[in-house]
Amino acid sequence: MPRLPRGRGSGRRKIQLKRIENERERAVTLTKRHNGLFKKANELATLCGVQIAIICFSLRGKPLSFGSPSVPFIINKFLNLNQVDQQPDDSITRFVNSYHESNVQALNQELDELNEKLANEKKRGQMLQEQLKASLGWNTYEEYIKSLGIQELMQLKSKLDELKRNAQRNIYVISGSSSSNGEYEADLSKIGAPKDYLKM
Amino acid sequence: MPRLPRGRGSGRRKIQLKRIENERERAVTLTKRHNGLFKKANELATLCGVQIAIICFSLRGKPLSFGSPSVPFIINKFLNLNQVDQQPDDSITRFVNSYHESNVQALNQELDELNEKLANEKKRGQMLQEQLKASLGWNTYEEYIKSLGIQELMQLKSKLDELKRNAQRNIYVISGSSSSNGEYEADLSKIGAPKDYLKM
DNA sequence: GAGTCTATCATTAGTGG
DNA sequence: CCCACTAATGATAGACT
Repeated sequence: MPRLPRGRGSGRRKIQLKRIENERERAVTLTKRHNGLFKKANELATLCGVQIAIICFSLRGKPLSFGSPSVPFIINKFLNLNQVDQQPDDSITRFVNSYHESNVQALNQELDELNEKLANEKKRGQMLQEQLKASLGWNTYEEYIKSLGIQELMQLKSKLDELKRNAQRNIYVISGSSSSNGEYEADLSKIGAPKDYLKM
Repeated sequence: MPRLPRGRGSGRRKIQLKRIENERERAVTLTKRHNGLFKKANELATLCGVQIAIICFSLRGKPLSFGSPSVPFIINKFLNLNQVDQQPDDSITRFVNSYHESNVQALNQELDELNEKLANEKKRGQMLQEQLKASLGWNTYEEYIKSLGIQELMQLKSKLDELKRNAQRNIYVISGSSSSNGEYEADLSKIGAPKDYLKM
């Protein structure tokens, strides 16, 4: 005997494969499904050892992207593959190519190092998080914080304020989207000027 | 009353989120899941009216891609968002730059993102460390770990092992394997989409 | 916007052809 | 490689906080 719905959700219903007209509903679906899609992409990359990138533009132009190892890396590879056959084979082109390739090699080395550092930092962060959870006996910081008394809360707050003062410009929110699975969102509008060592 | 299995399929089983070692099995999973992923991307584009592109490279370098309205369209939009022109006005320089602009740009982008991620992860680590200190009353992880009992240690170890298993690999080569042709494919008929999606 | 919850729908692991 | 099938797992629409 199936349980009666308890006034909560009424369960999933089938929907038509066409544009959702209600704006709010469409936004909710976008959020849910883009998370699901990126999760699947990450699983595919992990399970099958493939490189994959997803770029998505909402109607208002907001870019959401996922990349393993990164979006630009995939784009670069894609463009290289598609332009190989189109290039003439004169000496100038060869010169340009060799010049470019040396840069690419240097960049690639740099990227290797950065990726390694990043992976280490991620692991470090995950370890710390797990340690925190394990030691506190709570599954989330929220649960932990809720369990604190006033005095403890104030102590914690002062610690956090201290941290805030020490962190001059960079802002980081701990409750944000997890980067624990190699997934990240890149808000491209915030990316600034190129690095000096990349100039040609 | 559930039907008994008829000796055909034995049903789905749960799998670990880690690289599938068996080569044939991995290939099968790649096929199934890449179809599923592209189908989901198409649904997202249809339901929510977004533009989306997916580029995937198998380990042998074969490109699989999906794009709505098209992959090159999305890539151009993505790169144009980050267009930065500050180069000298020399004509040869312009030629060289225009030739490699997208590649260098993409790499630049990647460096920026990686640096940003690295900074964030470091901050995250510092913050977690401070939280750990504040809440436990220990100054270092070493002190904290030394304070643990055997049972807690074993729990911690298993969690760390799990982390290790889930750790994503970040290895790549930029030029090495130039696969046969530079063409990308997207068989939309498998995911029930009209061919128009491939047009630019 | 971001989570939670539940009932349902959708995907897919494993197997065989 | 393709397809079919089943049963279990996974994703999510809708309603609410």
